[in-house]
Amino acid sequence: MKVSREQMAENRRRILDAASRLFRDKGFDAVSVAEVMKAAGLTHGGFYGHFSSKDDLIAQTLAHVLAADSSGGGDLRAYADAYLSPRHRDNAAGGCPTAGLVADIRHQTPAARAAMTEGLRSQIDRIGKALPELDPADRRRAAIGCWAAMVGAVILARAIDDPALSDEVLEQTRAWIDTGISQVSAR
Amino acid sequence: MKVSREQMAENRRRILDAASRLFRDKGFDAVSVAEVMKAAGLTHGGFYGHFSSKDDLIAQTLAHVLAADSSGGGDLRAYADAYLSPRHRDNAAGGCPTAGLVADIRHQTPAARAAMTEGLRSQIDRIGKALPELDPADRRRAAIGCWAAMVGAVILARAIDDPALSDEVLEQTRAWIDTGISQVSAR
DNA sequence: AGCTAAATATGATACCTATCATGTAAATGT
DNA sequence: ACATTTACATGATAGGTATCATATTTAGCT
Repeated sequence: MKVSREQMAENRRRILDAASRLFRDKGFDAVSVAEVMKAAGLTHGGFYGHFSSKDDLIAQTLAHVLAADSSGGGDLRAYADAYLSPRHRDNAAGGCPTAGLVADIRHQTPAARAAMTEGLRSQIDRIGKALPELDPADRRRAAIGCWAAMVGAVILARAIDDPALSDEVLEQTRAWIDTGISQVSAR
Repeated sequence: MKVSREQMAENRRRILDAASRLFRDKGFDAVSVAEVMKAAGLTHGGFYGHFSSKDDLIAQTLAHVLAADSSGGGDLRAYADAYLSPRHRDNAAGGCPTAGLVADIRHQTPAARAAMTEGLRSQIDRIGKALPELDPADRRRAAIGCWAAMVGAVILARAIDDPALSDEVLEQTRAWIDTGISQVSAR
């Protein structure tokens, strides 16, 4: 059953969106091609009409989701608050693709690594732009340091099974970033 | 072929050590039971004499390697320098088990999560002890913030394919941590 | 309207891997 | 020294999944 050109484009988008959520939720390996297709409302057979392999899907999903993710634009404090919230920790499927997928990228194809590299570059820039009060060198250092701490904290908080400690990791990281930024800018 | 009791204990240690390196290097899913046994100098058949399942191996390997990893005891600056070095980034198989494995823990069994929780708790304590100049509240905040940034930076640095950006992530995170600690302690 | 090409569905195929079954030889206790 | 237990080796088994082959339906063009 052939479908219209726009229908096909929408199907492709749905596949990418479904893959994006599933990968963030369960990891690349734990998600099968058939599962992605089913979540997109299709069957597994049509998959290779859209992508040349599962690795290709992974790379394209990353490019898709990292390009779409333009968070972190405005107020860094507000962004960090949301990022380091229990709500975000508990919502991996809909949350930051970097926090959900970076660690796995190491084992993926060069195309996937390239997409993540681009994503990281623009995220650092975005966070830097949210720190206009700093001079350029401080700004870049703060952007990278904050981002590393934010991603690290969410990954740690998601890994452990003690809710109190998990909350504390988020909360203290938020405070630590806060003092770091304030003190550099007040210098 | 039965082996002596001590030989068996050593075999078990070898399995855990081999598993630890392989898991850090390639991730839990990408390493087969047979591969671990082979790396330990055995064949796959004996595996279930030591462990009840692959999940059991994962949990026990985590407990083993996180208990053994007593790094971060002395000087925090020196520790951060080594941790955030290209050498450590490029040596996942022999490097920090947290950096190599945390992100995957989310998809593992409760036993594995429990082991990681314990590991995180003691690591925070160890880093805290390396900051005696701070009062308790600052100390805990700094320990958690630093650790999140260190783990996050190594994970990010390992994910991307641009060596210059990767080096910069490590370097800037190091500097960011450094200024953070200095400024809190000089307060 | 009719033809053709293309998008998806259904149905293999082949491989990998966790786990189990059985054999074997050596260690341990008597 | 012997019997027994047991750690490990060799050799299935079974289930999952990426990928391919073929069929079907219909969009898009003439």
